[in-house]
Order: sequence, then structure tokens, then C-alpha cells
Amino acid sequence: MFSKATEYALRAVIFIAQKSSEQQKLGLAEIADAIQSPQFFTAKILQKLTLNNQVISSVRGPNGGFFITESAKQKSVKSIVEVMGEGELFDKCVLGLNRCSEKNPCPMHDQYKPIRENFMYLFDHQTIEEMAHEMNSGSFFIRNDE
Amino acid sequence: MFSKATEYALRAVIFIAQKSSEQQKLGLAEIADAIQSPQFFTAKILQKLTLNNQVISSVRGPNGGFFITESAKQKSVKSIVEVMGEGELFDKCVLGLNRCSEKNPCPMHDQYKPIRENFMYLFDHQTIEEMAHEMNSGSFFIRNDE
DNA sequence: ATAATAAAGGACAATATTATCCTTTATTAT
DNA sequence: ATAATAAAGGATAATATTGTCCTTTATTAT
Repeated sequence: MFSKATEYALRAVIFIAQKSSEQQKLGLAEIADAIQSPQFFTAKILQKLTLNNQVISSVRGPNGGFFITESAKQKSVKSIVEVMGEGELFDKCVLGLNRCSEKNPCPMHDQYKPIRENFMYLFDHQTIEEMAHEMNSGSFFIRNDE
Repeated sequence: MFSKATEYALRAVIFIAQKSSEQQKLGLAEIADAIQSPQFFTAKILQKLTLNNQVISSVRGPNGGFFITESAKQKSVKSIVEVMGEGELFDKCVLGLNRCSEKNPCPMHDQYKPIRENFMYLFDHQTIEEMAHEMNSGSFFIRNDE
């Protein structure tokens, strides 16, 4: 489905949204450890998410780290996927046909359409904050040890 | 979503199911041209699909080529994905967590579940023959030129 | 101002995926 | 039997993805 990079991105942002604030920033090591992802690869991903404060924010130096603003928490989970460059997935043809469309459908189009739409709807309407809240309820997890 | 290899596999099998029979086999060049896929890469994919006649069948030599039996046409589209080694996609956690489950859910689990189930259901119940039939109706396509 | 800290960014390595080519094997027609 | 044909299979190349390391830059505390 998503690339590993995007999976890490989603998990990292959810974790950051759950644990951080502008007062309480999180370091790379802490994040990578929490979501069980390769540290330096995760650094690249966080950089991407930080660019122009699109999703998360960062501060360098002592007491620096990553955090997310209240307004960014209102963004959709889909926006994370988009920043990671995989937004086309939400409207891509399941057989990989460039020109597949309503007027020019592939043989799976009509039946796949509602599924893709529900998929897109979920990611578009689910906010980062909602995810973090679910985490706080305690019945959800985000680590990945075997 | 799917790898390119699996996309080519799906398109190739649908094409073979539409055009071939045990009497009317299709050559590699013809198939690759029809679905607009790289010929030699497609050869590898067809080999995989032919192994143990799991999905398609083949005969070497003059008048040889690829075809699909009537009974294989009754197989699901999902079985193509499975032979291509991407069957886990249908029950994989959307955040990439190994241990995500009903009892131990990730924060997207509950909401993603019905989508994944519909996705799986579609691929599991749609047969190869049905896809080929849609193609024969003339309102669907499978090429990929820009 | 200086030293320490932590992210940013560039360079590179390892691995996986996609793609191509060449030789071998099976099959068919002659 | 022999030659021609077409898939099978092995080897290799190109590219993309994943992962690591090292230097630079910004920030903070002293």
C-alpha cells in the first residue's frame, strides 16, 4: 500500500501529535525509538514533513526537537501522505492505467471506485489530532517490535 | 498500491482471458504490446503465472504461446495478486505494524477495517472470466499509451 | 563570546524492484 | 531426423527505495 517512508511518516506524526507540544519537543532518537523505525532514515522523513512547517515543526539546538502546532493537528492524515509524495494513490487506477477514468474505465474501475472513494474519504477527514486522541485512550498502539 | 509487476500481471491475465483459448494461444510480443508493458519483464511475470498452471498455461514451440483454461478463468482476481506474492496487502496494517490486530489495534485500524474488507472481498469474488467479459462488452480498455 | 546540542543537508551504501539480453529446452512442422 | 519457433531460465544492468554516516547550521545555556 504505502511505502515504508510513508508508513514511518504516519506513525511519527501520530506519535508527535500525541506526546509533543511547543513546550515539550521530541528528539529524533526518541521518536525513532517510539515507532521502531531506523533513526537516520526517519530523520530524512521528518525533514520532509518539517519543510515549510507543512505538517510538523522543528527547532534546532539544546531543548530543540520536533513538535506540532495546534492548527497543524487539524490537518488530515491524507496531508501527511501527500507531503510524502504518495497522494496519487488515492485516485490511481488499480490496474495502473494512466488514462483510466469514468468515461474510459478499466475493467475493475466501476467496482473499485467506491472502495477508493471510501479510502480517500477516510484519510481526508481523519485529522491528525483524532489519531493522537485515540492513542491517548490507551487501547491503541504504534510501536512495531515483533 | 500494487507493484508494477502485479499491475502488468493483472492486465496480462485479463487480456489472455479475453483473447485466448487452448486453440488460440497468444505470444509474448502480442501480449506485451496489447497491455503496453516491457516485453522481457512481462516474460518473467508470465513465467511466474504459468508455474504449475496456477493461473495461466503455456506451450513452447511453433504455434505455442500463453492461454488460460476454462477452469482457471473461474479463479479470482485475488489469486493473481497472490501468485505475484502480494497477497498480504489484503490484510496488512495500513500503518505497517506487524502486530496490529483486532485485539491490538493501531489508531487507524477500526476505521480502515471495512475498507480493507471491501477491497479484499472485491478481489476475492471477482473472477478472471468476469473481467474478460467486461472487456468484451467493448466499453472497457486495458492498454496504457499516454 | 563560547561550547554544547540537535536538526538540516549532502554524500554514500545496501537492497529491492524493474528491465534487458542471451542461452537452453520443449514443441511443432517439414 | 532436422530446422524453426516460442517459452523457460540464468545472468546482468538500470533505477528506485531504504538506510547510514558525516559535516554544517541554527539555537540555547553558560
